[in-house]
Amino acid sequence: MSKNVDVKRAKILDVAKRRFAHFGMAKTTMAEIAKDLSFSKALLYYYFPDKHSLYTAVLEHVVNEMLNRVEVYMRKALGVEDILLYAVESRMTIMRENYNLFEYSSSQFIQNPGEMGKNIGPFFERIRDQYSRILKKGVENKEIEVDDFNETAELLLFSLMGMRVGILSKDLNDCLFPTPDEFDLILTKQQKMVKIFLRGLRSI
Amino acid sequence: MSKNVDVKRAKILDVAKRRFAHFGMAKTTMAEIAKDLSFSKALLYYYFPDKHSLYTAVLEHVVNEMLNRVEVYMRKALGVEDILLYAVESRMTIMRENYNLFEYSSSQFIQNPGEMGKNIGPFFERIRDQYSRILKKGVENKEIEVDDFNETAELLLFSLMGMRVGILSKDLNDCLFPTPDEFDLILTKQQKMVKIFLRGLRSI
DNA sequence: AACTTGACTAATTCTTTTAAAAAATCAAAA
DNA sequence: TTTTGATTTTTTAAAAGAATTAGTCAAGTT
Repeated sequence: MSKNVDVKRAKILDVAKRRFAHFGMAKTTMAEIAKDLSFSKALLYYYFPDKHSLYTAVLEHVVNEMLNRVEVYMRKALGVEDILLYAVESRMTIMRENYNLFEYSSSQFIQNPGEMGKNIGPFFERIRDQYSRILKKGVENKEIEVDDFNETAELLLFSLMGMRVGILSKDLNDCLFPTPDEFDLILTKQQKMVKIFLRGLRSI
Repeated sequence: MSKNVDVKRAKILDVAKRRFAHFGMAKTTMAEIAKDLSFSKALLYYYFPDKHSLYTAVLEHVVNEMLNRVEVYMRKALGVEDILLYAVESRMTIMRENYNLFEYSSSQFIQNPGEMGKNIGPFFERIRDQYSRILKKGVENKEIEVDDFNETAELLLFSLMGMRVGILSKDLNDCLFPTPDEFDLILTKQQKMVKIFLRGLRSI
């Protein structure tokens, strides 16, 4: 039954997510995940070909959650600024909750940005595309003017990432959390950034 | 004669700068610098207490050049956008020429942003202050409106740094240059960013 | 006294080796 | 088809040793 397989995969994802979010990719072993589920390690490899696939699947799950929340909010058809501020905040909330999950992929990104790690590239694009659609909505509402949506969305995304200069940091081996204060600081900066950026795009 | 000391120090700085800019801090030895100047390594330590001081002195020299160019340009009293675009471009030029010099300090920064490495912190602040003064000038010209200069300058600086996400990168041990294309790409993004940011601050 | 050096020590980095841990496989059972 | 224990292969970690480099110092030169 393909149905049972999916259920089991979901259970595995759930358990793996907790471990990854808490201890990070590096400090989570397949044996531990298997133990949490109280079955053998070998079975994990029946459902996922390797550790990396499992990690990617978890990451995708979380990214989907991030995107979906914003997608839902977008349907309420508010102003661009509202949507973007919501996006920034909810994104930060999820990052806060799953910091060590992302820590791994961003360290991947840092070590090899050229090919985007080939793993996180797609996620990056999906997020950029969402920003792109948000901007498009703003244009339809006549709130802003944009010539190249993708380019502008990327610019926005990069500028927001710039706000956390000095945070991705840390010794990449330790899975230390940034303090809550740091998260708040970044969020505040990002909110201000969004406002300035949008004013910079507004019509007239 | 304190005069002679200064001349010698300048010569050392000049030679050291070339090595640091070319091979980076890590792959430049004090012995090599001494050899370039054809005198003994011990003498280097007569003029500079340690390698790090020498590096910092070189860095300061280059940062001064960066700041001065913009300072001069600023006196011509053009619009804020002109000044900022000039700042971004000349900064990029200098970074291009001295990439491996900065590579070290930015890796320092990444590994320990909390205390700003204590070395590069002051430089960072000086650059931010310059942005701050540029913004102030824009306000005086009634081109833009800014409530908190330092905060806004920092926001601008961070957003510009965000444009080079995926570049500071590389394996921090290798002293690989980013390709010229990458530099151009970043510069282009930064220029667009400056324009949007400034529009976001303009009056009315 | 200010400047310079060769020879020395101390600290750091690099390599190699070895052991431990964890990823991944597989034949066989339920 | 799903599950496992046992086995193999890869990665990581630690230790030891060699080599390089930072930094010191007493003594010599100008």
